[in-house]
Amino acid sequence: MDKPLQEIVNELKKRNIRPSYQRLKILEYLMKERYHPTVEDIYFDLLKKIPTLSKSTIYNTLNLFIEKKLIKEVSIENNETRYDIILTNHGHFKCNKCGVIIDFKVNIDDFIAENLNDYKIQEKNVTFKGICPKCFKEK
Amino acid sequence: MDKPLQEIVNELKKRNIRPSYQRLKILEYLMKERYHPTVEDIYFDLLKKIPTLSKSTIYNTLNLFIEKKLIKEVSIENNETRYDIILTNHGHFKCNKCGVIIDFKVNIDDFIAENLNDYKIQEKNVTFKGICPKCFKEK
DNA sequence: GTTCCTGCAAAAGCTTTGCAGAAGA
DNA sequence: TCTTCTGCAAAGCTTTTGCAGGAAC
Repeated sequence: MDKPLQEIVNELKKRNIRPSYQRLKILEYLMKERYHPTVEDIYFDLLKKIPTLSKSTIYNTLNLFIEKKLIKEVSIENNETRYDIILTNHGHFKCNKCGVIIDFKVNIDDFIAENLNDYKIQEKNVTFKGICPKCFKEK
Repeated sequence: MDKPLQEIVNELKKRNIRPSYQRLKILEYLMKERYHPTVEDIYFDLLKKIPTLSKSTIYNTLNLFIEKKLIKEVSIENNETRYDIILTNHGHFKCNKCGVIIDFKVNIDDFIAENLNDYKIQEKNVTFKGICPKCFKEK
């Protein structure tokens, strides 16, 4: 289910983001590769297609996308910022052994916080950690 | 409900951690001040009592505590690592305006992840973000 | 022509590491 | 005495920022 490029262009224009080649490719990457990549990941993968690409462009672009609510930072581990396009009702599972991060479906709105009555909740994050089936077998 | 120092000493000894003054004070701080402090927070607060304290001691000590499962890192925002003593069935709420982080009760085990049947789950984290009542009024 | 974007290099934070002296067993 | 711990300084990473040239409008 690859999105045609035109659709990504529109996604950017809709938010008043000039659809430069770099921005297009970065957003396309985040939409296609749903593994919550780090800046490092995005950089080395896109470098194959855009040899002049720099990391600051990626940082700038990702921060722009965050500001425009196209993507969000995923806080799973502190030393490596990961990024994800915005979806609802899913949590993240990270394997403590191989490091893979996958999405899982979860009905986040079912979650009732007992003492947050007067708090205005804007965002709910759920992260599980453990061992994935592949690593479990290998053990 | 302050823990007497002796209890903290025992907590350390139980895990084969030599109860140095610095370690005692750091653990005591984490147990008393339940606001999920950063290293910076801990450093400047304890500096009043231990003028020779260095940040590397805090980093070393916190990493030791993590290894010995006394505390854990809290991944709420990527650029600031926060620490918390290990408790069950609570989530974290962070106010996007004033930055305060509070605990809330939540029955994490009620959470059913639909497609994680073969995954061995070791840790569940729940983080909400939004506006706290105080900031909401001021707005 | 003017505005915006990219990419380099430098700067700024945060965290880890190496090591010598101090403290504790 | 021997091991472990602390604290300084340096190193290592990640992320941000300043800026000049280039691209897009």
